Amino acid sequence: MEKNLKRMATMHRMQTTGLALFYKNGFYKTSIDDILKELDLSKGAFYYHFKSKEDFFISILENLVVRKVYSMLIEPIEGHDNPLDLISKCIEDALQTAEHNQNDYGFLLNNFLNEFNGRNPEIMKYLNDTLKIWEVNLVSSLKKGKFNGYVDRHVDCEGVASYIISSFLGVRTLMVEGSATALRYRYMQQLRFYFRAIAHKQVA
Amino acid sequence: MEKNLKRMATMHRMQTTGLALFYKNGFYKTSIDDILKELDLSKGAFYYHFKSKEDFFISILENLVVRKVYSMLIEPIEGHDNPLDLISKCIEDALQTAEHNQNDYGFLLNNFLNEFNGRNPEIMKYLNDTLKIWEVNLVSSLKKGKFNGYVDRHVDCEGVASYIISSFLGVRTLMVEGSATALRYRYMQQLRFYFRAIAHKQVA
DNA sequence: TAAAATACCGACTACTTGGTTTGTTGTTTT
DNA sequence: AAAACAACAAACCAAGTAGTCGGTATTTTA
Repeated sequence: MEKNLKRMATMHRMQTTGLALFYKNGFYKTSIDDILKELDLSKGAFYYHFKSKEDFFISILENLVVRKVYSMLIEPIEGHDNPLDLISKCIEDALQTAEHNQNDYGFLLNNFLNEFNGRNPEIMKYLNDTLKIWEVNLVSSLKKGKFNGYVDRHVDCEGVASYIISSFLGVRTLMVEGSATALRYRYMQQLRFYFRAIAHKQVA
Repeated sequence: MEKNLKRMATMHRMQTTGLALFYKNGFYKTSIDDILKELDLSKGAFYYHFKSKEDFFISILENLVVRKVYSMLIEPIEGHDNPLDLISKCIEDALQTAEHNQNDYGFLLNNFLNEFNGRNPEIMKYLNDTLKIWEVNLVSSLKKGKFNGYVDRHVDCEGVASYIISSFLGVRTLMVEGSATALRYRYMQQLRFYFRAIAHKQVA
């Protein structure tokens, strides 16, 4: 088993710097040599561990991206509190992280979703699956919120989930340009406003 | 002046098929030869009219994309009616067009915004300017709506505009994958719900 | 300790791409 | 009629790029 440790360590090194460069420059604009130069490794090492550039990228999705999405977007909304509060808090955290840390995984999804759209069905499948996981968890969280009296009975949970995801992906696209902080502030204000509208109406 | 006609015709031919291919396969994954093959033209013709691939793309942005954004997203919301109705109608039309016509320009913006982000400042400037034009028009439309009693006095027009743009860009990213029609339906429902919340409150 | 598997090196191939250059043809201009 | 020019054609170049392959050092195993 010890021999596998070295293998895993090298593969992991390749994956993390690979992801960083793919995120920064795009998949097609990042050559394998670029990654290897950063790691002081050779072509031989790369093709010993991965069978192709595409295979390499999929392994990154499976190992790094999916897990990050879980820890940043899914786990924080689990619990029995008001889901609308949990979700808005979670999204605000994600946006705030994105502001300070360029190598942010929420936007990564958005980035790659656009890059591979209609060009690489295999990779698109993984990206869509990851999005779907987020969506499913949002929906179930909202439904639980309905049951617990936090969310109005009449709202369409699937619709709300899609709307949340849409606006999040969109605002992440916008945030990279300029005034990320101001944008986040305005975005969160509108999101919370929207959430108040779908919250359970208290009889005055 | 007649000789200029031929020049313009050829350039326009190059630009339209260039845009179609850039949209379909991405800027970096589309070679100039790809475009020329489709047009039965040669490298010489291309570099006679344009000084580089980047210059070519910018000319496409200036001539085709910006105008399309105007006609699809800006002109439809001009007028003295309820801006919330105009905007939701306009966005629904844009999404519906996108469903049937793959080569849609609303998403194009989103697509390119992602592809050039942090990689090509010159092109990013043009894309951001185009977005800004849309935003400015949305804001002024909303403010007029406030003045005319369609929009609640307390809403932050800049915030609403950003939120609209965000959700639109996001939903266009999502729509390319699968069930575009269902997604559009759910999205429009939530957008209209959100709009009702920011509309002028009638005293019952 | 010899054999065998693991992990890696780096030169090489086959191919693509943006861009250059030189040449050709038809049309204006002088 | 000659020079000039617009609008292309096509061969060419240098710089990449994904992937291959024979070889090698280092562990593991028998």
